[in-house]
Order: sequence, then structure tokens, then C-alpha cells
Amino acid sequence: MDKYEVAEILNEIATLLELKGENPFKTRAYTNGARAIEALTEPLDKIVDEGRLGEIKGFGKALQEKVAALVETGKLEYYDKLKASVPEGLVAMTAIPGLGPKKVVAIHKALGIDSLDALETACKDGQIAPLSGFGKKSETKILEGIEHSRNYASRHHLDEAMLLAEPILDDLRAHPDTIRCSSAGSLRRSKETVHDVDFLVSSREPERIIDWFVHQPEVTSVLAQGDTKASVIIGRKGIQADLRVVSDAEFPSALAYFTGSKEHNIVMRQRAIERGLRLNEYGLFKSKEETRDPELRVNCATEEEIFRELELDYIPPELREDHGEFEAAENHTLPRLLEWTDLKGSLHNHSEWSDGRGTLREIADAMSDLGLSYWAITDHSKSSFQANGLDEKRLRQQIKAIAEVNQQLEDEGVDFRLLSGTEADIHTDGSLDFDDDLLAELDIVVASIHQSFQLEEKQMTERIIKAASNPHVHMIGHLTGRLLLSREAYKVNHQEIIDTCAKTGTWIELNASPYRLDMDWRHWRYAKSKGVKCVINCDAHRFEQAGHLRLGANVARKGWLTKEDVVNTRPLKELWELQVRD
DNA sequence: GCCGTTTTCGGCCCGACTGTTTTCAGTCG
Repeated sequence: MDKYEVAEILNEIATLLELKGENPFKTRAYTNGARAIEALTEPLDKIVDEGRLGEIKGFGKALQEKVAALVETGKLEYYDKLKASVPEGLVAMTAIPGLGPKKVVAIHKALGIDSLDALETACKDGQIAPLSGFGKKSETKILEGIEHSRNYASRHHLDEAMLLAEPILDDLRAHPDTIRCSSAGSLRRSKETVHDVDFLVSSREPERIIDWFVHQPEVTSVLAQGDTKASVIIGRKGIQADLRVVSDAEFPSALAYFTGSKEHNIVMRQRAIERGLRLNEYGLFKSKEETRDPELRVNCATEEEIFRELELDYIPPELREDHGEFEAAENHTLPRLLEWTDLKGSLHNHSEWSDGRGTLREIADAMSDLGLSYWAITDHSKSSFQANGLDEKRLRQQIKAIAEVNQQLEDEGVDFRLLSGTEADIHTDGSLDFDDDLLAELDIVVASIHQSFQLEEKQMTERIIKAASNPHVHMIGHLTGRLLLSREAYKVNHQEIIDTCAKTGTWIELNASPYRLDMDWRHWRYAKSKGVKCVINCDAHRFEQAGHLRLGANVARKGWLTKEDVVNTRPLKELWELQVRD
């Protein structure tokens, strides 16, 4: 069993314990254990083999035994028994907003309900409202929740959230009663998918800001509206948006608090407690007791100053996942992160020659107008016939056509170049769609998998390693083939592939399509530690997808990457020098 | 279930909102 499967079971154990009414701190121990396992950078089976599970923070005797059993045998008696003792379907019911473990159990005890379908029927029949602690509104909300979970995915792509949030943020900024404002939450941390969109505003007139917010034309329903907080559903796709309004003195601590992550915040609070202080969304206070007394407030005008009071360097929002940022911030070793404006071009893109839009010249003009320096045309290869992939003959024609466009650009004095390339399919055996002779004629070779996703992890890993070992391959494209919120990643051993790329000097793509964002940000720190370079690529099929560069850079920041770690921050001349291999 | 430079027992982050209640439990982030 791999670490993700183990983590999933630990999380399920936590939910099951909650349903059984266990000590909440015991529940939390399992949740913490799941997180710690997911965050591991070395293989879990290796840690188990060497008996080092106890070195993981929060791992005592019980968790060590349980995880070792899961890794070694794939089974855990404790889990099986626990699962058998809780009616199936109750876990799914806890996913409905407003229904936690206590209420789910209450409904089950009173009515014997153990599935979403049965719950829906009971609501419609008016059986829920008479229960103690429930009412007519509970019934309506549960029905809405079930409906919502069917109509909309509960998470959304990052670009969708950004596109929705930015105009609202602009309007909030322009609102006469706004002093400061920002996005917060997972959007500000650039998570690859987000559950909701968070806004924070400081103002002397909170009720006016709240009122303005819930009356925005995009708002389709108001979930909650109070004096300092409102939750609404916005947009066609139904994204939840939360707004908090605080005083300006509270803004820095509120921003830190609502940016999260939850795990990061817990460490921040603990650091405050260790220093005899108390941190909450209202400020950092010289008190051990709960207080909002301005007299006790440690004056912090910005987030930076809060970090300083807790003896930390400023931690950029993208890094706030409790994935090692505290150690680095203490030791002054946080990286200076990449900025999206550092990017000079994209090395994996398509044109009308395969399944993209636009002629070579149109693409060159569009990207040059954006201020980029180069743009690789890497159309699909012949095996991807569904994408009108190029065979040898058409690829040779395209190389010539690109040379002609570049000649025109040079004659016109335009400081921009197209690069010739291919996105070569990796066959099941790891061989590529073109011979080495032809690959050698190209500026850029991206090797990607577009079929046979179902191979076992071992075979899939060997397949990619073989492709990465071809001296003509510059980079591996979208390493796991995942489509966020729709298709699971195919199983690969990231570590082995990264180790190979470190030896061969092969780059790994961070595919900046909002549906991919692949390789996942969680693996970049390991790649970086091995000296493997990243390439942030648009995988553009249309002009406007050049904008994916910004998204890709945001996610690269989340992987701790700097300008130096990313190949396409370099000017063309340096890019050529990087390509020379031993 | 985990943890410990006062502690091997008694803590474990904490505040807002909702819906149901007549003062609060449950849920959420």
C-alpha cells in the first residue's frame, strides 16, 4: 500500500471515530498522521523497512503499528472492525454542509437512515424537521446540499476561481468604505484546486461592505450573512465565496489567519503560545488568556511584522502548508521564489499543424506582442492521430516553415524566435515516435504519454525512465497525465523518475494548463534537491492560453522554485547553452 | 492517540454563525 492509500485510510479512521463519538483529540491524532504521511519526501515502505516511523512527528506506538501493518500487509484489523461497527453511508453523509458527525448519528439513530438517497427521501417527506435539534431550515439546507453535491463538483480549478475573484477584488478595492483588502484562503496560497474563494476587507463600515457583497449580480444565493461575515454562491458554476470584514488594526492577523493553511496556522498559534503571546484573527496579544484588548495588542501593521514577532522570516502565502516552511523561516533559508514575469517563453505548445489554433506566423506575432522572447512549437507526433499528429514528412516541412518565419522576424528586426520541436509520444515500451536522427534536428523535444494509461506503476515508471534517458529528449511532459477533478493520475514512481532525470540532465515539465498543473507541486522540492530543472509550459492550443504562464509560476512557487530552478526564465542564448549535454 | 527543560497525567487552536433554542450545541474554517 502506498502513502496516499495509507493516508486515506487514516483519514477514514478519523471520520469513523468521530461518528462513534470518540475523544476529538484522538481523532485529530489520526488526521495529523494522515497529513504527515502525505507530506513525506522519501518512500514510505523504506521508512517502514528501516523501522523509522517513530521519527515522524505525532507518531506514537499505535500509529506506528497501524501504518506498518498497512504498508506491509495492506490490511488492518482495527480498521476493518471499526468500519464494520459503523453503518455504511454515514461517512458520505458527513460531506453535506451543515451535517457533522453528531447530526449524522442523530438522524441515523432516530430514523435508521444510512445513505444520501434515504436522507433525501426523508427530507422530502418532512421526517427530519421534527427531530430534536433540527427544523424546517435544516431540511431545506440538507436538500440543497445534496442537490449541490450532485450538480457541482465541490472543488474548482484554480483559474476559474481566479477569474471569478479578481473582478470582485477590484471592486472591493474601489469601494469607498474599504481600507485594505485581499483574497485569502487556498486561492491566495495557489492550491491547484480550491473549494471556495475567500475575501478579507478592513473597514469602519462592515455592514455596508457586507451588504454590497451579498447584492452583487453574480450572487445566486446567500448562505449566511452576519455583522462581520457573509457566505454566498457566485457564478454559473456555483463557487462559494466567503467575505470577512475586520478593523484595519486587525487586518494583518486576519489576513494571516484566513490565508491558512489550517495546519500552518496551528503552528503559528503554538509559536505565539511558546512566547507567552496569543494569536488569533484579531491580533497578536500579550496575554495568555482570550482577549481583544487593544492595550495588550502587539502592534503589527503587516503580516511581515507578525512573522517577525514570532522570530520568523516572511513566509510567502504559497508556502504556508506546514511543509517545512517554519524550519526554513527560522534558519533564514527560505528561497526567493520565482516571479511569473521572470518567464521568457513556453517550450511546449501546439499550432494548427496538429490540434492547436493559429498559423506559425500568427502565433509568433501574438507571443512577441506579449513581450515574450521565444515560443516552441511542439505539435503532436504521428501516434496521436486523434490530435492530427505530424509524421516525419510533415514534421520536416514544419521545421522548414519555422525557419522561414524566424528569417522573416529577423529581417523585420523583431527580437523573438519560434523554436522547432515535437511532443513525441512515448510508446508502451518507452521508445519514442521518431528516430533519433529526426529528433536531433529539433530545438526542443518533449516526451509525453498519451495512451496506455493503465500500466502498473513499475512498467509505467520504466517506460518514462527509458524516454528520459534518450539523449535527444529535453523534458518529460505532464508526468502523470492527471486531469484535475476528472481523471486520476496514472501511477508512477516520482522519486525514481526524478533520480533518473538528475543523472541524465533531463528537465521535468510543470504543465501550466489549469486542468493539469502536473508535475504536482508536492514533488518539486525533491526534484530541486536533486538539481533537476523545471520547465513551466503553457501546453497552449490557443493564443489566450499564454496566460497559463502566470498560473504555472504560481504553482511553481508552491513547489519552492526560484528563477534559477526554472529553465524558461533564461534568455534564448543561455537556453542553448543549457541544452548542451555531456 | 500524542506529548513532556517545571508535567508520564492532563492538556491538546479558537472564534463566528446557524438553527434551534430560551442559553446553547454543532458545524465550519
